[in-house]
Amino acid sequence: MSTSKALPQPDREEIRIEQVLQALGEPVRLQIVRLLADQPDGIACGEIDLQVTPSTRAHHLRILREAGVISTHTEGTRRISSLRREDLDNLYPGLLPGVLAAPR
Amino acid sequence: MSTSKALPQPDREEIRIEQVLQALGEPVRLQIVRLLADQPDGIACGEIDLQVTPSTRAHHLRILREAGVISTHTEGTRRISSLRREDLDNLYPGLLPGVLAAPR
DNA sequence: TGATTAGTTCGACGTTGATCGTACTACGAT
DNA sequence: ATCGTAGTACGATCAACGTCGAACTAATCA
Repeated sequence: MSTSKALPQPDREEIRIEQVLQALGEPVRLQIVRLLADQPDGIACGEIDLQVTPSTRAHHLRILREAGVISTHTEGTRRISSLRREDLDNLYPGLLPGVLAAPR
Repeated sequence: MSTSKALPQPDREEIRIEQVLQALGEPVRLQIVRLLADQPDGIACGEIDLQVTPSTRAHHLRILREAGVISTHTEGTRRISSLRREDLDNLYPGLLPGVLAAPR
């Protein structure tokens, strides 16, 4: 049976720019966002190669999700995360392209 | 005699997106940026009405300057700060408009 | 059932960060 | 020269944050 449950996240109207910017202003989280930007259909968190432990990774993913930057839903034992590009582009047009234009 | 000395700030190539985002992700600093966005010619720091003491305000202005978000030069006893809009738009096109589009 | 896999939650630890008061510097005016 | 104004620098304090390990949950598979 393929379960697919979405994790709690703020509605578009609830997203606050301060939280978004603070979420993006951390190197590991910015790296996650850059990776997700190349994966329109999302990616399993575990497949993200970061220089941190699983628990730290979970922490950062939670921050991003609660800020409204990413969306995460469960598929079996996996958690698929994806950028909330439409919401962010709507609220802050240009922000995401600008961030992603930055040299790595 | 009208002295006018620019305070040290990173060159455009030295600006790093992580620092910019972190600088913007603090409520007081974001408020400063929003005020400066309406003042193309800059504004004296002291004229900014914030709910913090002068020393805290100086601290935030330094963070913004060192991140490359604002530029500050001395005019007499006053320090005039302004947004580095051209540099930011060049490095991260869309970022600033996106941030400023956010509802207060 | 039991084992495995994917991921989270919790508590702890060390670091960074925001805030303030006080002391200080620099310029301008009297 | 003295005083007032604008702003910075330093040190202290307290809260927030990033990190990890260990224990836990939930789904899958043998």
